[in-house]
Amino acid sequence: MNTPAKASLPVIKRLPKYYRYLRSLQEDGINSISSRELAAQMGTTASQVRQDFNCIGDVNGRQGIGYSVENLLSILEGLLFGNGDRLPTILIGCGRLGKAVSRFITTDTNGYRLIAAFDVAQSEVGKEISGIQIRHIDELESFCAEHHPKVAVLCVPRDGAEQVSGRLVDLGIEGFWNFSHYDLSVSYPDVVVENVHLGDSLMSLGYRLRNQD
Amino acid sequence: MNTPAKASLPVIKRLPKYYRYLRSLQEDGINSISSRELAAQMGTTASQVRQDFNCIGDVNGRQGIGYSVENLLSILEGLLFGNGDRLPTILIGCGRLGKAVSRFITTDTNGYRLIAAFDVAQSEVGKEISGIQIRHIDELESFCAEHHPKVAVLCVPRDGAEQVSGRLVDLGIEGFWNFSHYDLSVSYPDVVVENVHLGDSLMSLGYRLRNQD
DNA sequence: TAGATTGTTAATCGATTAACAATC
DNA sequence: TAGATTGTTAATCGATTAACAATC
Repeated sequence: MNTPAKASLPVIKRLPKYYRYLRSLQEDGINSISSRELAAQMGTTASQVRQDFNCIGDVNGRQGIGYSVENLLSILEGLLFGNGDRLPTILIGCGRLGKAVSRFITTDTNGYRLIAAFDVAQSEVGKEISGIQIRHIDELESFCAEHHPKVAVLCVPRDGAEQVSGRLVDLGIEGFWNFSHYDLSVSYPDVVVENVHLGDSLMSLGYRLRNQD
Repeated sequence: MNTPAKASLPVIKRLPKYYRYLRSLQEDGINSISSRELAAQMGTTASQVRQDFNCIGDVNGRQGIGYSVENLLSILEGLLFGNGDRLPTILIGCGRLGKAVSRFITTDTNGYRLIAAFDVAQSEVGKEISGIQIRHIDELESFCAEHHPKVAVLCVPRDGAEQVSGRLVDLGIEGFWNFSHYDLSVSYPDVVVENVHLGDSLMSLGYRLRNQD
């Protein structure tokens, strides 16, 4: 309660999971939960739950009772989504993948606001995607100079992704969600929050299956 | 060389990256590489490279010289792909995503062999996907009883994924690659090799961006 | 009061990094 | 021989788990 203990990356990565689970408790009308119960449901330990909660703020746990679901949710919402100020986000690449992801950003995720979408194909320019007009990629610099987006979601072929991400860093973009073929990464200057290479994962799985205990 | 030291999951997850990088060295005609150089190129430390190599077998490093690229590659290939016996794999769900992934399994990844594909839609049954005839999902049990696949790749909606994965465990499937909407996971009984929830990752990224140093 | 559960400190565990003798 | 680099042991670092007094 008095040691704010900045949250480490492993802790941060668990927060959305707490958030989703607590939301489901709230829907079921449950007001209070102990670290032991929460841990059992989420497949972790009560110790870890309490340590995690120590990092995120004033959780107001009550000995003998547990934690207030509502209080936890409001703390997690503040951390994960900020207080109303959604992160201005642009989409690069409006093909099949781009269309699917744009819908995802605007519906299933809070905390982000799609403010523009870009594509190389002139034939796509002017069309709508999730309520946004597609612009030509050449407008990227002028648009960013004016609107200062914070996050870019890349849905372009791998080669294109490398070229464009350099430009985006120069333009002051801080966060990246990169879908290039079967390489997924979420990053932030110098910190890779998540990184999955589909081929690599399949190779690792193969290794495990062949070399079982 | 004399301590085989079973590879831990973090080590296993790095092996495909070594493999891919060593392949590119081989293409450039480079025969030998030191742990220091390899580490620099891959963004890790020479210590870690040497520790990792200690776990994977007889790497035959030569003091003063470095490691043989060819030797490392043959060791890694043996571990990651087995010795010719590709893992028999089935695909569940032959929609857009299933089609894309089936092509990926058969072309970009070694070590797997697609032996069947299943779908719920009668209209899809009999069509071809990456050279395999689509079967109806009702044939799953009889097919598995006869052919004993080891890996299942799920490309179905999330609800369907939960139902079918129970059936698959009962049928003796050991490895899973699960694409259900924006939830990706690669798992193996009791071990999650990789697990990414798109929404969760975006939330974590938002946290980092809002709470920078 | 008695039972349950928190907050927090200490112990454990495992992975990464450093160090260095051996040796090509 | 001299410089470079391995193999391996020891040190460090960080995250997870255990323990327990405080207290609802």
